[in-house]
Amino acid sequence: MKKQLRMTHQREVILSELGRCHTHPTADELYERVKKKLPRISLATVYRNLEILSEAGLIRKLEVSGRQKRFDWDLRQHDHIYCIRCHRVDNIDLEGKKQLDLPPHENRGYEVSGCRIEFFGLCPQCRKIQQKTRKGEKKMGCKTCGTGLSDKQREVLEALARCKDACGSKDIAAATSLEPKQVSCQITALKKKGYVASPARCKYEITSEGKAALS
Amino acid sequence: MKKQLRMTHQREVILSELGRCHTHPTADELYERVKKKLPRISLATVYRNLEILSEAGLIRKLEVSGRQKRFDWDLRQHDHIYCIRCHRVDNIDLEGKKQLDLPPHENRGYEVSGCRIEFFGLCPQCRKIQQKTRKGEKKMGCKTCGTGLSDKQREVLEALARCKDACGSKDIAAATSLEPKQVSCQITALKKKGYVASPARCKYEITSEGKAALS
DNA sequence: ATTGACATAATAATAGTTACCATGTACTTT
DNA sequence: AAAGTACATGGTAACTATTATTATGTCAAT
Repeated sequence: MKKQLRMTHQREVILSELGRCHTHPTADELYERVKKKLPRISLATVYRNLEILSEAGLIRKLEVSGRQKRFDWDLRQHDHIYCIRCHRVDNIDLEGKKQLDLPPHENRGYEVSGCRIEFFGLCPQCRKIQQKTRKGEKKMGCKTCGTGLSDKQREVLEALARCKDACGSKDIAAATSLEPKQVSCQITALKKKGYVASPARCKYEITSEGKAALS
Repeated sequence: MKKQLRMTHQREVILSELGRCHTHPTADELYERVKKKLPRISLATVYRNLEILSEAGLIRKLEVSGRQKRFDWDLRQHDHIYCIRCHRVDNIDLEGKKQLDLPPHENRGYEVSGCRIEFFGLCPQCRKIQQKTRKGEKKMGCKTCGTGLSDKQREVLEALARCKDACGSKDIAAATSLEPKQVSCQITALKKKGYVASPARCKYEITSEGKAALS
């Protein structure tokens, strides 16, 4: 049962592209880069090979916080710092402090095989952006959540755009095919997206962001 | 814009169940527990409330390595150790050593907001299991990967079960509607699952696990 | 009594990842 | 060299974990 690792062309390209990256790329970031050299490569091949290569010890799979796995070409012991906003990952070197052992009476019965130290904060780019935009929309995971509009949301927003002054949900319900209860539900969602503001209780108006979203 | 947090019955139950857990449960583990008290609760409600409660500072969201997010009722500063096999998470207390600051010249321009220290290894239960089963099937993420059988896999396995002695892929191809190439492909998958063994080169037979899987 | 803010259940949709399988390529035995 | 198999790939379907959508429900404040 000898496992043998064939160094295929795809693997060579994946490895060399990872070596050229200094950014701890995710599988699909790497896929985008590799595709320029091998346009017919499959995303599954990239995933499969990153897994196999890290299993074989040729590269390192990073277990950093965040949704996606990241991969590192540098096999030397080092720790990481990641950005809580854009999830970028950088290397850090803790010099002498890196030895951090768990006293035996504290190991809870575990057979300890390692320790990971991970700093987090705002990366230089995101610090600048944060200073500009005060609110700093934290979520950017979902496609429709950020910018998109559902059909009903669009209908309500268009009705609001036609109004000159702030109006109540009943007025909007009359201007659309929707019932007042539905309107109020949509307005809640639109407020969360920042497309609708409430200058007074029970009065709503479209914001400039909302107008932009309609176009 | 006053945010107010209503303490609904669902929230109370979620909180109290989390408090009763000493295992840093995932959202769906908690969902299973809460469902016993509130059978009509929705999984989405659990997710939403865990998010809201951690945002409000009533509980802590753990960014431990692994696929799922976990939640902790204990708000005091402490670190964690997790099992690389079953992904269970336990608390550890590093006593005096916990202060770990990043020297300013090493922060890569980041505005550092925190640090996470994480040990990993084999938990007591998994140490025992590991000793028994030498191979120790590492993967158990996917449903079909672990136990299930695709239609073609089942067909090949059933044909193998009918054979008294070990036979080659051509024999199996003849006994099924599949071509030899397809059979060899399925056998590879079945071997990986441990349902098929190869007593001699090019000869295959069903294992006891394989027979169990057919029932 | 209305009105709307906040919640919920049920479900659809999403992102990231992995399984499946037909087909292709490279080793190993004879 | 031929035959047979192990390993690899591309395309896609399926899966897991999570979040969005929306009709409906509940509660507090006018």
